[in-house]
Amino acid sequence: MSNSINITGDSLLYLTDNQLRHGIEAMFFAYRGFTADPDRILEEYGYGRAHHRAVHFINGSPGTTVNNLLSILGVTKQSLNRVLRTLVDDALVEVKVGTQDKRERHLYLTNQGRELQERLSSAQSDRMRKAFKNAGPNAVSGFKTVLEAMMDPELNRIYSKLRKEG
Amino acid sequence: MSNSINITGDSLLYLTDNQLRHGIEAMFFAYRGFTADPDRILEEYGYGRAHHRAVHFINGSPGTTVNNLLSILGVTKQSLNRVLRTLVDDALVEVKVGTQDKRERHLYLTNQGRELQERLSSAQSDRMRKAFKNAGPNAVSGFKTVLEAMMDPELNRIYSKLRKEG
DNA sequence: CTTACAATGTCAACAAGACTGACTTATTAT
DNA sequence: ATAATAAGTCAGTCTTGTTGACATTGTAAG
Repeated sequence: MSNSINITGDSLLYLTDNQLRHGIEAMFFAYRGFTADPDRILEEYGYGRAHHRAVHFINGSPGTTVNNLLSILGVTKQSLNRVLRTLVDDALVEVKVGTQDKRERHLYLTNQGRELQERLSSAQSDRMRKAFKNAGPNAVSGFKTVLEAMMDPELNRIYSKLRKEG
Repeated sequence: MSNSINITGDSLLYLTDNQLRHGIEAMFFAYRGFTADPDRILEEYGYGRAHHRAVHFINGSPGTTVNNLLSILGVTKQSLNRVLRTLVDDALVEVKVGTQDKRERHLYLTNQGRELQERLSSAQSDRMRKAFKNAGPNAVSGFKTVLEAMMDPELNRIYSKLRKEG
């Protein structure tokens, strides 16, 4: 309840409780929009968001190991395994035993997997492209700056690592 | 896969597939951070994010009806009712029969409810304040512009309405 | 070579939180 | 009087997360 921070000057006008409150609500409603289009596609396949996330990150890091994917997604192996099993059974994901370390399983999308990934990615990218175009380059830069500052340090590390690879 | 859009000039440099991809991932990781602090508090109460959302919007629109809350949250009444029942049983939310229309139930936070709301709000606002401070005023403006453009039109309407009220 | 550790997979049980569908109760509007 | 609305409830299902325990295979260290 400290609006007093605003007294110090216009440069901090944006840090009132109301502004923060609306920032919070903006995140809530925007995330809903962000997931709405993929959700419709996933429904056709009988999949959920967990499948989307797995497909997305396997596509971005082909050959990634199960452990690596676990740390990116932040779920238990039991939870991931259930999703991964259906994706393998449906031939969207291919598993290859590691050559260096034969305990590791390396994950790849099949052609069918890439097809789904393309559909999901297009839907989500279309919305983001429109939002970016609408908002302009400066807004996009600000958008990313704030989001990066909002991540947990460890997640930011993972995120930055993916930026370098991709 | 059309990076060709970039050829047209630097002003559209930010619309490459890679930039869009990283925008998508930024949303994913930032939303995790965004919900992490409240999640820890809710755990003490045995509550989940659904309770958080209900408490947040009842606080923001005291006296709101069940139907109104349903359209804001975008869930079924069965789903909301389960959450609302525990909040009423635990005396965090008070229900008052409408005076004008006696079919309606108007929702209010009790003192205990406000206490939880304060804790949740502080935790989430602290993180957002740090992110905003870190990023600067221009970034904050861009952040909100992009998020608003990313919402579904109907959700944007609801969001804008809340901005006017609060 | 044996022992310990690591990467993965699996079984079982459980809970939150979403859904659908059907039905009831008050109350209001036509 | 009848129909529509606001809210609540019961029952069943699904996804996705959790714990805990255990098995298998392969690597690494002694």
